[in-house]
Amino acid sequence: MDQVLKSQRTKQLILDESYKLFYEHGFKTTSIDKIMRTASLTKGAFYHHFQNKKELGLTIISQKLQNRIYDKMISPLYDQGDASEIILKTFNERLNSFSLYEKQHGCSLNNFINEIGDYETAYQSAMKRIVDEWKAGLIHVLERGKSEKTLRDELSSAAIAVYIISAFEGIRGIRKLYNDDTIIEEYKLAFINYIQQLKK
Amino acid sequence: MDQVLKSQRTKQLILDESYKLFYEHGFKTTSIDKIMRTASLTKGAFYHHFQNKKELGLTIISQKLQNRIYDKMISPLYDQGDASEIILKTFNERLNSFSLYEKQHGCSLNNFINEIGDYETAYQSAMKRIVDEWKAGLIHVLERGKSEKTLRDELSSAAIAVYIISAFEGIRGIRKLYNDDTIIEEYKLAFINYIQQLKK
DNA sequence: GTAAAAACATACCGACTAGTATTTTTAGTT
DNA sequence: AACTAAAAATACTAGTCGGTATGTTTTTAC
Repeated sequence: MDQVLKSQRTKQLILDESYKLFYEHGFKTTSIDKIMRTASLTKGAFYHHFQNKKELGLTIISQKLQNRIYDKMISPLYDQGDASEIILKTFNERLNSFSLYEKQHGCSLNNFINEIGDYETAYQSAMKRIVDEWKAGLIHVLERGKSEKTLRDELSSAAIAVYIISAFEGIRGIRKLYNDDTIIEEYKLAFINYIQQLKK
Repeated sequence: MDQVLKSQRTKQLILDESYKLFYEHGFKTTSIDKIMRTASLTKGAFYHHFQNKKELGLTIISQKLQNRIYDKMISPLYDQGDASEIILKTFNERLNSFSLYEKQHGCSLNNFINEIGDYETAYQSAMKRIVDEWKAGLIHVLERGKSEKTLRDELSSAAIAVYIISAFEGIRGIRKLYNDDTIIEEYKLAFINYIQQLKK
C-alpha cells in the first residue's frame, strides 16, 4: 500500500502549498499552474486529486482553516478554570504567538471571508460553519461563567461572542496597514479591559 | 471649456464604475476591459485618463473610500453634544442605513484592506491614512468626553478607538456569511453595551 | 476656416488563465 | 518478465489579462 501513501502525500502537498499561496496572494488570483509549479508538480496531478479549483477551495476551508481556528481559538475555550481567564488566555496567547509573516498577511479565515464570502454559497456556508463553531465555543464559556456567578449576566452571551470575534478579525485586517505593533497593543489593552468589565 | 467638463465626466464615470466593480468582485480580479465595457468606453479612454491600474486603485482609495468613510463615519464625530451619544448615533445610523447589497458585500474599505493591504506599500499607506483619520476622530470625541467628565478615563482613547473600529470592520466581513441580520443585531447589542460602560 | 491638441477608439502583443485530453512513468501483481 | 492500473507529466484549447501603438474623431484657439 505504498502507492496509497504516496498519493496521500501528494494531495497533502497540494493542500499545503495552495493554502500558503492563497494566504499570501488571495484565492481567486492564485492559479492552479502557480500552485503546481510551487509544489514541483504539474496540472495533471492536480486534476487527478481534485475535480476543480472550487473543490480545492472548499477543502482548504473545511480542513486547513477549520483546523487552525479550532486548535488555536476554539478548543482552549472548553478548558477548565475561571471563564474570563480562559477567554483572556486563549486570545492573548494567540496574539502573542503571531510571527511577522502572520501579522503582515492577517487571518487566513478573515482573508477568505472578505475575498469570497459574497462569492458563492458553497464557500459561504463552509466558512459560516467555522464562525458558528467559534461563536458556540465562546457562548459555552460565557454561559459557564454566568452560571458560576463570575460573569455579569445582563448581556446575551451571543452578543458578547460576536463582538469579541468581530474585533479580533477586524484587527487582523487593520494590522496589515501598519509597520509596527502599536495598533495591536492598543487593541490588546481594549480587549483585556472589555473582558474585565464582563466580570461580576 | 466644454471639453474639460466632458473629460472630467468621463474620468468620474470610470471611477464610479470601477468602484462598484471592485466592491462587488474585488480589485485584482476586475479587469480594465471589464470596467471600460461597463462604462461603455474603450481601453484607449482608460489609458488616456490613468497611467495604469495602480493609479486607478490609488485614486479609488484616496477619493471614493476616503470620502465615504469621512462623510458617514468620521465627520459626525466632530458634532456637538454628549460624547457617548455622538459615538452611538454615528455608528447606529450607519448600521441602520445598510442596504441588503451593502450587507452582502461588506465594507469597501475593509474589502480593500483584506485584499491588497499586504500587496503594495502605496496601497497600504493610502488606506492607513483613512484608518488613522478615523481613529483620530474617535480619539477626539473620546477625549472630549473625558475632559467633560462624562466618560471614564482609565483606558486610553486610542485603545478604545481601535477596538471600536476593529469590531465594526470585523462584523462587516462576517455578515457576508449569513443570510439574515441576527449577527448584526447581536453585534449592535454588544456595541451599545460597550459604549454604555465607557460612561462615568 | 484651419491647425494643433485633447479625447477617445481600434487593433494588437506576449503572458497568463481554468480546464481537458493524451501520453508516459511508476508500482504492485501474477 | 509480462501485465495492469493508478499517478503524474506533457501538450493543448479557448479565452482573459495588463499594457502599447496607432488611428480617428471632437474640441479649442487663432
